[in-house]
Amino acid sequence: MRMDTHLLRTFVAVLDHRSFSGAAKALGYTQSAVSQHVAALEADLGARLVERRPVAPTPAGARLLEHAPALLLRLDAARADVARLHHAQPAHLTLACSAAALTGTIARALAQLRAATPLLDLDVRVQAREAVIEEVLTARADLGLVDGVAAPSDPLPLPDLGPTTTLAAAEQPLAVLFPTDHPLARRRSVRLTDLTQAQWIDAPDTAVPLDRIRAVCRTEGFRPRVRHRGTDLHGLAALAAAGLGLAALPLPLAATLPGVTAVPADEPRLVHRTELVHTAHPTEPARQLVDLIAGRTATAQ
Amino acid sequence: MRMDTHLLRTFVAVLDHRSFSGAAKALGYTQSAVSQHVAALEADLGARLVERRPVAPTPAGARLLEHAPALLLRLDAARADVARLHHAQPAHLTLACSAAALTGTIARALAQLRAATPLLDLDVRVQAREAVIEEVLTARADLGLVDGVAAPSDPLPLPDLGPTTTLAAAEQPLAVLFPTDHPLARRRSVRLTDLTQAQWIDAPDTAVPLDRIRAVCRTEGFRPRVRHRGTDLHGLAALAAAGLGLAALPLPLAATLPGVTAVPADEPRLVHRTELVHTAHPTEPARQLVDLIAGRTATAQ
DNA sequence: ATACATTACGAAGAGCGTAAGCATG
DNA sequence: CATGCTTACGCTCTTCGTAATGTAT
Repeated sequence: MRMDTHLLRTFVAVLDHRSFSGAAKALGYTQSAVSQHVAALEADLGARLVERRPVAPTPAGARLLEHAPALLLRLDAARADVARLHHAQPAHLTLACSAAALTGTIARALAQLRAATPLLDLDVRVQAREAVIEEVLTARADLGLVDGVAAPSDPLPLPDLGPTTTLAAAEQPLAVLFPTDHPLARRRSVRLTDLTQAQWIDAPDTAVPLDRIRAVCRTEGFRPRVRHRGTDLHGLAALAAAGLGLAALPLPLAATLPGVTAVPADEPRLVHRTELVHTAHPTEPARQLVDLIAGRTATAQ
Repeated sequence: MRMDTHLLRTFVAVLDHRSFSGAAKALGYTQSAVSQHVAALEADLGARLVERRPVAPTPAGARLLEHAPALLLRLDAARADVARLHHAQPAHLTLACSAAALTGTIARALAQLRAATPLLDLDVRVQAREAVIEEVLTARADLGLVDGVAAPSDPLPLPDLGPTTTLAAAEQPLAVLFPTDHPLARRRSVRLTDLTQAQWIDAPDTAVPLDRIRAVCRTEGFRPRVRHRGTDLHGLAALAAAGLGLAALPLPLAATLPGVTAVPADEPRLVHRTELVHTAHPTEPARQLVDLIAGRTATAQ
C-alpha cells in the first residue's frame, strides 16, 4: 500500500504490453496477481491509472508513467552500484558505445590502456544511445560513449536517467553522406539548412537522429521516408550509396565509408560530439581510460 | 526481499539517527522491526550495510546512501505529481524561494499576476536552497526560486534531485557587504580574489554559500570563522555591519540593507543568478507566473 | 550494569494462485 | 461466445510486536 517497487514494475509492464495477461506472462505472475497489483497501486494513489479494454494509461497513469521507468532504473542503478563494490573485476573493462562514438581516437586510447595493463579483458558493445547510459548505470558496462550533435563546445543533451558524470571525449566536424555520383558530393561543404526538404534516412541508432537535427536547427524539416534500425554503419552507408537518402555522421568516420562521399556540414555551426559517461565510482581500469581520454583531449567538464 | 521502499526508508533513517532505536521511534516501528528491515536489506544486497555500535555506514552502505535519499525523494515526487492532477487548486499558488531570490522583479511579477487574477491565493515561503527543489518536487510548492552565483549566462549547478525544468529569472551583479566604515567600502569594486584571506561569514541559507564561491574561484580560501543559519537577511546584515565578516549578495538587494555598504565584486567575472524551478506540469497560476517572468527576462533555457 | 542490537516466536496480514464471475468486442 | 479483466477464497509466506537473548561500552 505504499507504492512498492514491484507494483510500479508491473504497472509499467502492463502499459508496455498494453495487456494484463501479457505483463503477467512477462513477469512470471498470473493474470490475477497483475490485476491485484494495479488495483493496489490505484488504491494507494487514489486514482484510476489504467483504462482497461483497451488497456491504456489514464491521465494520472500517464503522469505516473513519466516517473516510474526512471525510478526503476535508478533502483537498479543503486543495487548495481553496491554490487560493483564486491564483484569488482580489476582486470576487466566493458565499454558501451553508440555506433558513431567508437572512433580511432577511442580505439587508440584503448590500445594504450591495454599496453599499460596487458592482462586486461576488454568488452566493447555497440548499441543504441539510450541503452548506453542504462548499461553504465546498471553496471552492465563500466563506461559509456555517447555521440550526438550540438553547438560547438556545448554538452550533449543527455536524458536524465540517473547520477552520471560526463566528459567531452571528442569533437569532430559533422558531415552529410551523399552517393558519390550525387551533384552535391563535389561540394566543399553543404548547408544543413538547404537540405531540410531533401530525402533523409532516419537511422537513430547509427547516425545522428533526425529529430536531434531538427531540434538543433529549429525547423520542422528533415522528414524521413526511410528508417534504419540497429547500429550497422556499413548497412547504412549502402542505403545512402544507393541514393535512398542522406545521413549525418562525424566527418572522419564518414570519410572511411565505401560508396559514399562525406561532405562537411555547416550552417548552423554544429559539431559531432562524443561524450564519456561514467558513474561516481568507476572501476580502476575505467578510471584509467577516462584519464587517458581526458588527458588526450584536455577538455574536462 | 527486493529492495523495497520501506526498507530503504528505514535504512536512511537508521543512518540519519545513527541508531536503530532512534530510527524506530521516528518511523513508528519497534527496535526489532528496524533491525529486521536492515537485515532484510543486507540479505537482499548480499553485503553488510551498517556497522553497529557505533552505528555507521559500511563502504557498501555509504554507496547505497548516495542513492537512497534521492530515490525516496523521487518516489514522493512521483506520488505528488499524480496527486496534483486531482487536488489542483486553480486559485492557489505557493512559491518556495531561497532568501536572496525574492527580489523586486519577482515581487512585481507576482503583483502583475495578482492583478490579472484577483482571487488568487498566494503563499510565499523562504527557506534553504536544497529545500526549495524538494518542495517543488513534492508539490508542497508549485514553483521554486533558487539563487546562486555562476559565470555570466551559465546555469546554476543545481543538485540533481529530480525531474525539473529551470529557467533563468534574473541575473544581477554580485556584491560584497562591508561595514560602512570599512576601508574597502569606498571602493568602486573589489576583486573577490583579493578577499580569499579576509574574514567571511558563511550564511549558506541567506547569502551565497562560501563553498560555492570557493568552487567558482577554484581556491581553498574563504574559510569562515562565523556561521549563520537560517534565512534572515537583516540579521546577516547586522553581523556584517558589526564587522564580524563579509558576505556576498546580489547588488540591488545588498544596496538596500542597513549599516552596510555593498561593493560590486569582479574578478573572477561572476553574476548572481536566480532561476525558476518547476516540474513538467505546473499548475495554471504557476504557468502564468513562469510566462510573466520569462517574458520579462526573455532568457528561456 | 546498562544501553542497545539481535533472535525467537506467535499472531495478524499481505500476496499469490485457483477458480468462478463478469464485461466488452 | 470468447477473450480477458475482476473478484472470491484459501493457502502460504511475510512482517510486525513482545519478549527473551546477546553484546559491547
